Amino acid sequence: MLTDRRKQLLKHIVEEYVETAQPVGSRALVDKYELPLSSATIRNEMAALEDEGLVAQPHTSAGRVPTDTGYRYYVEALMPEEELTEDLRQTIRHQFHQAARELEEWARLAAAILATRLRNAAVVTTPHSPEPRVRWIELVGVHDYLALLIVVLEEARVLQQTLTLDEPFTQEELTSLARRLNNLVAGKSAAEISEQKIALSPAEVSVRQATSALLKAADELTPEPSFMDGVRDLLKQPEFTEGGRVVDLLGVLEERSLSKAIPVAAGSDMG
DNA sequence: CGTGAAGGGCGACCATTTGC
DNA sequence: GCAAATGGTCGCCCTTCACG
Repeated sequence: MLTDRRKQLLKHIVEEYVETAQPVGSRALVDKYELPLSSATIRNEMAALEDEGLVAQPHTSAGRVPTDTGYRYYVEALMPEEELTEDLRQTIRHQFHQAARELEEWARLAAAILATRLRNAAVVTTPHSPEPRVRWIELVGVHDYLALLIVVLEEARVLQQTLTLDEPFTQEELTSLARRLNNLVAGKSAAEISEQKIALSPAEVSVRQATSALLKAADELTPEPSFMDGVRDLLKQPEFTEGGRVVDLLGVLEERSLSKAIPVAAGSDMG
């Protein structure tokens, strides 16, 4: 638990660093915010915040910069929250209602809404587990010897693949087979499924192998989808234009160290 | 009410780093 | 190499609180 004074100090450090992209010194804080404390006291408090892992010091005589943990604390506990009006809530609900019921479409829409509200660039990623796990599987008969395997992951992604079967199956038999396998693979990763040593029918073995292969492919090949919007708003800021034309964005970012200073609020949790 | 311990804050001094 | 900026540490002072 941070004292109120340390919370206030962390808030000043984060806001100052986001604004200037320079380490924040104790005297600078006292002067700018007219704190009723000496710089020595501020240094002691900064040292306490450093012990908590909320700020860090690039080198011995430098000021402090917020750590990832510090940014997270700021966002969750210190950043002033803007209350959305009921009209705006209604509009956002309507926009999501209109969107296709696909996760990536929702993420794209979330990026667009965030960028519009913040008048800045916004990045949204879909949930991504470091090790995909099965939530459940389904089998849909396409033809006597052909079935569609649908694998739903715990991270809300859906994978599918057609399977050629050695013998004909009715839909009832496929549903029953999927139900039995769900007891074995639900909550499991590809490695855990492969390690299972349980007597299975040839068709069950085939489906289990296909499920495991799909999981591995999803883990290795599919990059984490991310969606960005609002870059145009970022480029409108005076720092990024020169004589009416857009200057080299990366150059400006590097020059001002903004790539390190800007805390990116990423995530698809729309509450 | 007086006294002593503990904690917090401050100023001064020194060490370190950076930029010119 | 030097000046400026910054943090760390030390000793002093003040306030608070417990105790006799």
